[in-house]
Amino acid sequence: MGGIAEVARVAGVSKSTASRALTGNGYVSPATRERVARVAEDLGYVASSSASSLATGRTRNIGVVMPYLNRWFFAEVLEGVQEVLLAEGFDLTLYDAKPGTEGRRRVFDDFLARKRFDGLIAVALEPDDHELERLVGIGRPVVSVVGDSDQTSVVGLDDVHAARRATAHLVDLGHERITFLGGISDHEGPHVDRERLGGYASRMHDAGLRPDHAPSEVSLPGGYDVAVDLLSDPDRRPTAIVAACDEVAIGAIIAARRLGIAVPSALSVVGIDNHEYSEMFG
Amino acid sequence: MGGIAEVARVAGVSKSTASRALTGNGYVSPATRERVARVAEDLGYVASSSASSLATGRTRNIGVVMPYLNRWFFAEVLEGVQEVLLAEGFDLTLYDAKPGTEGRRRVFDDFLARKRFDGLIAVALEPDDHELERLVGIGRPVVSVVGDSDQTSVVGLDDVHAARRATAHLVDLGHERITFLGGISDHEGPHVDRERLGGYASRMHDAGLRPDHAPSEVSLPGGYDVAVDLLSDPDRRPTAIVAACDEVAIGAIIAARRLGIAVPSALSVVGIDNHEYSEMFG
DNA sequence: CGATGTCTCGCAACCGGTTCCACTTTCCGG
DNA sequence: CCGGAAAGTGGAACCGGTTGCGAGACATCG
Repeated sequence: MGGIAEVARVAGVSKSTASRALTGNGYVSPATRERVARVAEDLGYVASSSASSLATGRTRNIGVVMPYLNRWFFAEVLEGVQEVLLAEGFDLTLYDAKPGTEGRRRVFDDFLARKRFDGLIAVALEPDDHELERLVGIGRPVVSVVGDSDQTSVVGLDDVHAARRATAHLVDLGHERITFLGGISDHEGPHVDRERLGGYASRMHDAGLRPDHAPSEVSLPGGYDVAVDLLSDPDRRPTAIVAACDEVAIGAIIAARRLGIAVPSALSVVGIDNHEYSEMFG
Repeated sequence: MGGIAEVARVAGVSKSTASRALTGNGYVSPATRERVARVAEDLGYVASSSASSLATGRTRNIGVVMPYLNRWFFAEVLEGVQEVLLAEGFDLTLYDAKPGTEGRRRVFDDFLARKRFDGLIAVALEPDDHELERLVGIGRPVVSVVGDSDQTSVVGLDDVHAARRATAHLVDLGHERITFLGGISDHEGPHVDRERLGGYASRMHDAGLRPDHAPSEVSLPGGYDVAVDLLSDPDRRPTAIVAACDEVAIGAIIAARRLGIAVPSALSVVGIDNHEYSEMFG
């Protein structure tokens, strides 16, 4: 018998008071609170999370569902989420839902239904109708990161930050000639492109590298056309490209392949969103 | 009131019978079991895991602690573990414990103490004394993957498999000239090196690529010496290297840097173990 | 035919917290 | 000095399952 009951007994109070003292809910005199805290500390008491969850309905745990773990973008998001949750004292339960696998079906049909979390983060999940229905049916808040849905909250990326991270990734890999592909150079153009370009430029600056911007229409053909020019020019050809978005990235990859440049062994391309097609590594 | 009690009521049995019918523990007549199962299905009943954990002391959840998420090796292990646990119906809670961070301290001192898992997998964690004490003090089985300890169970890698994966990673990245570095060529030499070489060779074969083995002493200087020769030979120089172990990988990386070859933009190196120094991406 | 054993199932006591409610004491404005 | 609000505490119900124990049904066996 080593639960809160024992703490209460040793501290000479009732279970209810001990609970209030430790959780901070309700009225407890400072003196009592202090005493209970000390006893708990001495006894090495840690509340049973099952019991606590059962009573309160809250788990202090967040579920994260993502289709890949081993791609740059996802690992990056996972780290970020983990960091925030850790600071808030939340656990993070990971659900791997690779498209088209039996495992994915089980994640949606069995695992998520257990509701072992207070909320769910879906990263670039692109759920089909049935999956979306499941997601919503859980009755817990769902946040989509990269993706769109009118049934769940959607958070965008911090574009400046994301572009900095993408650039930093390439810098860490040892690249020195890194070109930003996409967006328009002057000060009009969509907000997001400017943000991303800015993040790229600032990180390049931090690394002491010379930024290079190859403007292009923000589309697959746009990325393709500009990438052909860029890669054909021996003086300018970079070893890595940060693309304004994945369409552009894919255009660049196709261009590189056409030119006989191996991606990513000879050229690394990273897109800032995520798309099934884009090369996330290297 | 939508718990097991309602299932029991609708099925016309007691809570205990309903529980036994659904969990498969104890005696229940096939007819009853069937009926309860149908009712549960109809009602969309899913057992509360908090309640169940509280009563049984088991969580059907496994904790995974690792120092990095965004390196090839770790992402790979995480995927593998996830896959197995998924098949067994276990959840996976992830704890990120980057060396030297405040977060790591909290993971050990606060998070793990909650025991929200039936067991713990520590991947290449290299815990200090205090951390090890915590780990053991939890009173749950701890398994170390890559690492050594006489206080926890240790599982080695499946070397053939690991080498195949490492090779596959490079193949997926688009590399075609991939050399295996380290180990001895003939049929003696340590078992692990032969296994890894074999895994590499088989995966190269699957990809229709020509394997190339550069034997070397399994050590940092050994890797360095052979890498210098390998990379200096224009006819033989690969775009990627699979190293028999991390010491060899590091030797190769140093050699490449000395020769002015950028790692990993011009040469990818992956080691099969993990070491803080080795390049895991690209 | 009675005894012993195997099923089948309900009752009630847990698991370990949280919280509603009732009660007492203290504090404060009028 | 009195009434009501606020502070502090304990008792007991509750969250939703699981399981030991006991009772009854039925079959087996000597």
